[in-house]
Amino acid sequence: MPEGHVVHRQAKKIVRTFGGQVVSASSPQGRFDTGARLIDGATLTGGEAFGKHLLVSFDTERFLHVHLGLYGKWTFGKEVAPEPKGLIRLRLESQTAFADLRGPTRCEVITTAERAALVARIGPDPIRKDADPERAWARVKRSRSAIGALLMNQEVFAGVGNIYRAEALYRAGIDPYRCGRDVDRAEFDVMWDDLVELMRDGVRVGRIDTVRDEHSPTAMKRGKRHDRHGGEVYVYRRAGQYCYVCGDEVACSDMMGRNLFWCPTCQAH
DNA sequence: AGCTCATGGCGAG
DNA sequence: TCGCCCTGAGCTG
Repeated sequence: MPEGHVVHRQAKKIVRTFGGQVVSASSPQGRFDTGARLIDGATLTGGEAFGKHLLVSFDTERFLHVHLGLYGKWTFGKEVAPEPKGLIRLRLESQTAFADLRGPTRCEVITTAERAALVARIGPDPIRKDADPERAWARVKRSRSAIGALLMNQEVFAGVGNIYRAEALYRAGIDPYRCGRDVDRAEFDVMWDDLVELMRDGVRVGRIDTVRDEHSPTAMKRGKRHDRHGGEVYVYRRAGQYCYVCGDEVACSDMMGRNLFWCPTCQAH
């Protein structure tokens, strides 16, 4: 259940594990037999993430496209792969390692042209060096949608999920319900730069930490305690608890079917 | 053991 | 905007 930073880590891990090697691909579950056959026996040449989309390349003109969705999961192992347990959509194997993919929302083999179309559709990803924030700004500045919704739109901000959405808005002091067109350029820049910093930090440490030391109740303690999602955050999943900065209660509401967490005092407008 | 919810996205309507 | 996809963790009992 990852946001973009996890997918970037997985892309690196796939390259580290299988890069330059011939891989066997199979679908123990059977649901991806046709796709697995298309890449079986090819040499894996690269892998990268565009937001939450993983694209793996081979020495053929085929690419593996994986989107984990809410349930998807990769499991890596160094030994010979064990007998499959449960539903494994895709298993990649080299002489010395294997990777199992379960429950992805999307797993397909695509052509160069299809890959280009996909990449063109995905918005700028703050983690990527080649991301163009102007594309996001162009959408935000003319949109009547709430900025909280725009941040979750992968055509606008790729890789941002429910945690980075909540935390970036909190750190910028912006009300999630404010219209995109009412966000000014300076505010957008602050938020974009913050996403770049937070998400790249997430790639580095494999966890989402957004609380500045001066606000952190645990920063002074040795052996930091982390929240259930694995890091320390201002508002995500903290509904009803006290805001670390103003002391008021963190709020939760439904925005387009997803839980939205924010502090009505720190993010009053 | 069973229930609910979750760091997503898609397609129907 | 809703239901579905289809998995696991964290609860409850």
